[in-house]
Amino acid sequence: MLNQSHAAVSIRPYWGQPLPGASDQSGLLAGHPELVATEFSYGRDECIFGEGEPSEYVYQVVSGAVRSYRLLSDGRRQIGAFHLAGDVFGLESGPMHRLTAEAIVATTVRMVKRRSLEAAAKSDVNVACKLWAMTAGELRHAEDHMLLLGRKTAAQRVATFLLEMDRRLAVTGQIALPMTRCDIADYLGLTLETVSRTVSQFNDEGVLALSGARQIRLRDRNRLAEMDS
Amino acid sequence: MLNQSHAAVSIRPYWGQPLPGASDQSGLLAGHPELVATEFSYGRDECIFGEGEPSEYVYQVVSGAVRSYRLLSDGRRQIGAFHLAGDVFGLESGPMHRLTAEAIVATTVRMVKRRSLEAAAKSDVNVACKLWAMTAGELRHAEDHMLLLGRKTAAQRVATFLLEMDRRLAVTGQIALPMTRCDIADYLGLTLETVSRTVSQFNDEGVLALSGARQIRLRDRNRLAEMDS
DNA sequence: CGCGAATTTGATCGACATCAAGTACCGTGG
DNA sequence: CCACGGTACTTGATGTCGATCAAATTCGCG
Repeated sequence: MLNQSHAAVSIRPYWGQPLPGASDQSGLLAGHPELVATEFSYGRDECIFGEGEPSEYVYQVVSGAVRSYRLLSDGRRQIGAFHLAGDVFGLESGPMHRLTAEAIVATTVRMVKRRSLEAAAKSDVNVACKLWAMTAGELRHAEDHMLLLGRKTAAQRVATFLLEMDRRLAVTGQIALPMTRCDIADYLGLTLETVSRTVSQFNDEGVLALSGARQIRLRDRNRLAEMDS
Repeated sequence: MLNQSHAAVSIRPYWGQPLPGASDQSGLLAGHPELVATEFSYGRDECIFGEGEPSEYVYQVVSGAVRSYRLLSDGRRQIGAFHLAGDVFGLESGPMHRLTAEAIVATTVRMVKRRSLEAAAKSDVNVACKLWAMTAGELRHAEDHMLLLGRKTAAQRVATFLLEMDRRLAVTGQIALPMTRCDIADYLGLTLETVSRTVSQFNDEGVLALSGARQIRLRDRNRLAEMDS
């Protein structure tokens, strides 16, 4: 797994500014000099870790984007989450990764040994609480997403997705999506055609404005928010 | 919320035997005399806590069954989990409950103050780890369930459900379901008619045997498991 | 035993999937 | 800088699985 592109090493905490919607997941590693963080880069579609592999490291996206997913035997895929700049992923309480993580675009991550994080948690209750809070945050997202996957219509799913991405990665009111329509579909439990049609329809209705398939400007967030609920 | 049926108080840990599939969630409260547990009973369809309410207590099912769900504005419901004897539920890292919990049948729970659990976690790293592990267990379930809701067919969903219930509450090879077809449907992201038809079909095929709608004996677990994957 | 709720079963519908082109976009190399 | 090729995206036509509508029938409980 580690025979990837150029690796750089850093022993100082990451103080880059996460994107607007990133949960405050920096700072976890501050004040613990025994936590050595390594930077590492992956190319587009490269695997960061696979389902069932031992969870040796915890990761934070420095730049780029990552998808975490599970597969059925016939290849159907469910993406559970997208991880964007600032997000921590790959944190497990158990011994294994239960989803596969892949770089969506060229991506740099920081990684720390899971064992050293656990050691820090043993000596510092605040670290232990932070680990719990991060897992709880993932659970909250999963609960929201179960409602979407089980009960929302296609239009509601796309609306929810657009609002999520707007919150998490919009700059100057513009969303620059790193992922394909297929990734979005596998996140929303739809087909790529349905995603495409729905985005086109929103474009026609003036709810959003496209400048290229991956550059989206939301023009009526209220409308999206009320469709959603 | 607390003006419910007869309440009994116990200050000793619960040592009842959880049902076969219950994760070992007893024992959390052992060895911490400051953790006072109260027993409380709810009638069928009674609300235990609601979405958005402050999370003051953590609960463990002593007997009965509980559903946790979220609603859309038009009444569509997604049940995120069923909680059976031995299961802990209502544990939050944040200040609010994010799902509503209701008794499915007459149910007795033990409850401890969330604040006292947090205090115990601050003084005992093992308790903190256990809290984290419980939230991580819920996350694991949610990840499995996202795959089901996003990508599995109706037959696969029902097969997964039957295997889950077999693991969690089968005694002498027989599953005694506490929940209605409607609850099952809202858990699986289907309609109650589709659940009913699929169970009937499995019955016709000899994969299972019904003795009353809620009494199910699995006759071919391998078949169910391979449909599922 | 009888009532109301839960379940089953049937007929039909519709939202989204699937199949199938056509078009736009982007990176690469000439 | 532009031509080219491949991938991503869009759009259209049709199909299908599960939803919806509508009765029976059964079950559980007082």
